[in-house]
Amino acid sequence: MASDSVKVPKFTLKRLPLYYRYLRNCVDRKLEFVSSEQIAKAAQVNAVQVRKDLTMFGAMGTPGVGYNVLELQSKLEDILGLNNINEAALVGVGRLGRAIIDYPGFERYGLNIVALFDNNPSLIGTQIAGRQVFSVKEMLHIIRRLKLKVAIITVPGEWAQSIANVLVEAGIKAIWNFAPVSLDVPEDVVVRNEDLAAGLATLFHYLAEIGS
Amino acid sequence: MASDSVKVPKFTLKRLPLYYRYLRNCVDRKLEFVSSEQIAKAAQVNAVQVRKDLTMFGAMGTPGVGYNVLELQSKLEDILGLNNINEAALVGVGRLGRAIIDYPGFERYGLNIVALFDNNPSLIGTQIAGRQVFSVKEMLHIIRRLKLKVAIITVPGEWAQSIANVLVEAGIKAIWNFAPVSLDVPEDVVVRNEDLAAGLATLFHYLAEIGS
DNA sequence: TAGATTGTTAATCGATTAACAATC
DNA sequence: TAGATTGTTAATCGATTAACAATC
Repeated sequence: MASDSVKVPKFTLKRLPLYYRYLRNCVDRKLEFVSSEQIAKAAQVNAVQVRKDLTMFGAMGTPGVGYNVLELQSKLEDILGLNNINEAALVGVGRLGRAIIDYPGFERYGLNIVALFDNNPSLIGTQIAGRQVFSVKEMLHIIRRLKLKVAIITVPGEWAQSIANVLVEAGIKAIWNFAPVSLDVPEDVVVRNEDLAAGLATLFHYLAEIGS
Repeated sequence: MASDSVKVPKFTLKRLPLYYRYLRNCVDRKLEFVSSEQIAKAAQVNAVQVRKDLTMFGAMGTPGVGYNVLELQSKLEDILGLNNINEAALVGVGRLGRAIIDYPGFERYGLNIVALFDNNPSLIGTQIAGRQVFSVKEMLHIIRRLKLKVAIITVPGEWAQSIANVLVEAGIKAIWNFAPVSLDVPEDVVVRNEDLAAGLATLFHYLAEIGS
């Protein structure tokens, strides 16, 4: 662990991207200062919580004025690690995979998808968004050679674990998993499960509550 | 509020879909009973927490044996409102919109997308996955006529709020928002923000931590 | 100075974990 | 009965909120 790394609480970390999103908005509107109250409104949280979250990693506001927009934006980018370009592999060039490849928001976050993999013979060797699709069989080799640390899994659930195993073997340290299964990986690998259907379930639950 | 509705704590509700996912797995494997320990492992939480979450809405396990898989699955479906078919409108038939239209997991969750909207003249009137694409101008009218309560927003961020306004006016009560902006809606409308880029940010943060 | 807004301490609230009795 | 596992109470932990002094 780096000696000066700040331990950001789990829940703070989940809110920071919401603050960052609003900060970008402020930058676009060329605002110089922003108050915790304004950030709170945009992120739908309490203003005290915003201040507390921000002081957590030493962001400095000015009493009576607020926070310097550019300074705060840059600080958030540091904390969230957005200044580093992260080269990533994407496995599973189906509909969702393609949507992600083309999604315009990701490059802002420093995500650069440099290698595509699939096991469909009719896709292998073709180009998608200017990137060649390789066979999954070459995955271990190519990821190692490119020294990639980040991978995105957009394959059907039943293949996800075996893909993850190969990714880990190839040296991948962060997996963004869109397959609706829990992945079993070593402790030094982080997995973020983006379970879309799970989100749907909670939405419907609330809907049922309202309807009653 | 329904008199017999159980107030499920916020964090319990977020875990239930993970349990449900594993339960489906158990059903597929034709298991009759499952222990809180097994569920906990799959969902990466504590076994006591699983039991506590389950007792919260009266799920009954058998000491020394575990929970009946089919019974528990059915109970979770009730709580999560998955037994109701929810007809939904989808606005924005871009790449992400199409990925969602075709995503195979959603119909399991009772999501039935019955109306597509876009403002691209070259798309309007065409068919996508057997469904006709209508103009956004007709949205208010069509959603009202179909009495839809659920809508999915997959338009660029700058359009999302104005689309949401129309949806609310048309009687939509639950919005699944994939645009990277916070939506401002009345209290009786629930919004679930599926901010993909935000998820990315937290992943990268952990990655930076590990790398240090 | 008066008004606005931050930063921090203390109080509250809710979620998680530990311990263990109850039960199949 | 012995082993396994649930359900629940009490203890701990951490997050949120309230209050207010400090500062521009």
